[in-house]
Amino acid sequence: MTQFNDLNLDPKVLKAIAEAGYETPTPIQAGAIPPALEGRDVLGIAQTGTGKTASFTLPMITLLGRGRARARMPRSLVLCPTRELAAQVAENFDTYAKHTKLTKALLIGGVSFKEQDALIDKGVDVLIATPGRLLDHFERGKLLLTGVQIMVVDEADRMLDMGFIPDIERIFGLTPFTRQTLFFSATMAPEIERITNTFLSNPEKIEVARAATTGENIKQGVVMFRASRKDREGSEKRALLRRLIDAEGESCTNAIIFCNRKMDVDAVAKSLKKHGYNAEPIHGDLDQSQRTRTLDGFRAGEVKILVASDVAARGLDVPAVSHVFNFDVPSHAEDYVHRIGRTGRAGRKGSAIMICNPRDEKNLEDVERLVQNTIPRLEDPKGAKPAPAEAPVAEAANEEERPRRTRSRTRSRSRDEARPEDKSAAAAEPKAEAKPAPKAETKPQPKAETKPEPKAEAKPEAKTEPKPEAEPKPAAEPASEPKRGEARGNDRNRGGRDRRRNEARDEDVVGMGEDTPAFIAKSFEERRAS
DNA sequence: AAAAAAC
Repeated sequence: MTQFNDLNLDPKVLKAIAEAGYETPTPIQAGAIPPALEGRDVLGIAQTGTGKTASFTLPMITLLGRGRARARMPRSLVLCPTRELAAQVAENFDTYAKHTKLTKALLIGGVSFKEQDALIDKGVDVLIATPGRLLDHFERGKLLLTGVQIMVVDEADRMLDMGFIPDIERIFGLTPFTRQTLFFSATMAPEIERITNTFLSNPEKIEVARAATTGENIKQGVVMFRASRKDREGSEKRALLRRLIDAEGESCTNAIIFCNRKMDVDAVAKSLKKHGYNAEPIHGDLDQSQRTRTLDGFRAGEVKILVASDVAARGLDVPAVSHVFNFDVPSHAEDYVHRIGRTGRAGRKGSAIMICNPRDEKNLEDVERLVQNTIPRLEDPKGAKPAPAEAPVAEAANEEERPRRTRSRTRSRSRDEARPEDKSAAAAEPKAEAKPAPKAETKPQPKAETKPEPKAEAKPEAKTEPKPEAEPKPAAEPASEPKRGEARGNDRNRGGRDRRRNEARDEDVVGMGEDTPAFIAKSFEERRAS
């Protein structure tokens, strides 16, 4: 079997690999490193968890070993879809380039330009970036990409999902024609195929088996859930989630909970914390500093439960997660594979438990069709119906259905002291859930009752019924325009000119047609008078 | 329908 030592890597790189404890390359590494070292273009079709990152960092470090960076002209460029992923690639470089003198800069949004600019000015060998921030630097004239000898596109299919492909094409155009390109994607969508045909020249194609095609080492299950009432859906679902977590007991050492919406990420994280679980949220609306802090904490084991949007579904390397909970069925079936691929890595055992409400059943079908398996149905661990006595009023006050964004963003430092350390604190918490529900069952039911159901047959896809066109809607602009002056009381707009406009508007109110409420047509003064 | 990424 091929060993790293058999590959033609720089001895300094080999030393770092050995120190990191690796001997044998993964299939993608064994396949991609030799052609990359020969200077060939590489098209790698592989998912995360396959050792993809090192398959380009190791040859890059070797190839860049000679030569030195010039100011503002990086010699290589790695593009990643998310900030976390870029940061992870940067860490990988740190690990394997530690015996070399190579320099790098990480260009991602959410942090100040200043340090990034300073590094670029000095000259870097490796630039690792998200597309938006990279182009931002370029447009400010701080960066020349004409010196790029090696360009890497990581997670190209995700770039496609996120609408980055035009940016990627533009960046390709800014780099020299003679560059070497290493291109990675988990799938080969037609659009990806087009890009590779355009920008890669005679690439060596390496395809490795999907890493976590819902591997056998991942125990999967889904709980069908229906809220007792629409307005209790959120809180009942969160209560079910807690029962599911509790039922896993000690075996759940750490977990990622995926939600489809950022709002739910906030709500779930907040609710779990309130009930004494060690949980933190991560999604794209949070400060970069908090995202980084949370992820570091989770990696270090200080945070046990990461509540995440799909920002964390792909690519993020979080070693040894015992459990993945899907609070929602992902609406893109392939995201299910990515999400549960966060557990059961490197042959370890993992559990993936999902909640499915009636609205999500269609998505569940899609997921089961994709993984070509029926996901075992699980019982609600307590089997109990949601307590009917739970008053919605108290609920609203306690649970806060709507997360207050400003609060969660500017979280104070003192939260660390305030946070209960573990769940045992929850037991002692006085009003954890003031349900008068009969607490008959003390033992969690054994879960994983598997009812293999007949596989859902592929249905003819999505009939697209043309929507009956509604009444032609007049543009909203003109209606809001005159309102602005009076509603905001903008000083500049006061005076004769504005008054004339108000008078004119009495006749021709544009924008709401027949349905204009009478008061809209009145002047501000008239409204106050009435 | 939503998430991610640029100020």
